[in-house]
Amino acid sequence: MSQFSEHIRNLREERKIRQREVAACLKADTAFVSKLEKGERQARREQVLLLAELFNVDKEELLSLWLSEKVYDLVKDEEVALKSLKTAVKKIDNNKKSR
Amino acid sequence: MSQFSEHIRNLREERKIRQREVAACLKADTAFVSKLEKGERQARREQVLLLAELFNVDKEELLSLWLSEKVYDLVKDEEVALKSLKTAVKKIDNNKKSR
DNA sequence: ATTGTCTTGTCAAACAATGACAAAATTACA
DNA sequence: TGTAATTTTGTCATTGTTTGACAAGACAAT
Repeated sequence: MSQFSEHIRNLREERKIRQREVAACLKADTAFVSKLEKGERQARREQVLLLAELFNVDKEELLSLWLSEKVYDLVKDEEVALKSLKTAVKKIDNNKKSR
Repeated sequence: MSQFSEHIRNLREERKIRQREVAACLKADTAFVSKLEKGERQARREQVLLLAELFNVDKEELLSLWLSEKVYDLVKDEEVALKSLKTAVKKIDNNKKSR
C-alpha cells in the first residue's frame, strides 16, 4: 500500500463507484485496477490524468502524488536517500533560476 | 552531461588514467566508459561501487551523487517535480521516525 | 446458492536498458 | 605529415522489467 494507491482507492470509495468503472476509464480490466489500488502496479502517467478526470480532482495534485511515489520507490532502499533528494532539489532550483 | 558523469570524468583525469583502465575495472569496453562519462548511459549500482574503489573516493558520496542523478532524471520533465521531491522527503522522514 | 465485486497467480507482449562490436573521429607526438 | 593511441558514435542482440490480459479463486451481499 502506497500513498498514491490508497488515495485512488479512497477517491473511488468516496464516490461509490466500482473498480469496473475505473477499469473502463483506463481501458483495462478490474484485476489491473485492483493491483493499482494495492500498489502492486504503478500507473502510467497517462492513466493518472484519466483518473484525475474521472474523479474530478486536480491533475497536478494527483500527478504530484504519483511522482513522489515513484521517487520514493527509487530511493527507499538507499542509505543516502535523503541526501540524494536534497541534491536533486538543488539541481532543479538551479535550473529554474537559469531559465 | 550530468553531474555524475562529469564527476567521474574529472576523477579519471585527475588521476591521469585511461578509459581503458576504467573499462577493465568495470569489465566493459571503452565505448561504454565513454558513454558513462557523457551521460549517455547510466551506471548500475555495482559499477558505482567499483568506481569508488578505483578512484579511492567515499562510496557513499559517489552513490549519493549517482542516485540524485537518477532522481533528477525521473522528475526533470514534470511541472510538479519540486513538490514531489518534497513529498518524498517527508515520507522518508516519517519512516525514519517510526523505525 | 447465485450474483456481483474484488483479488491472486501466471504469462506473453511491449518496452527499456545494457553491453558488445565495428568503425569513425580526435588527440598526441614522432 | 604519418601513425599509433584514445575516445566517440552508431548499431544491435541480449537481457531485464513492466504492462495488461486471462483464468480462477475469495469474499460479500442477498
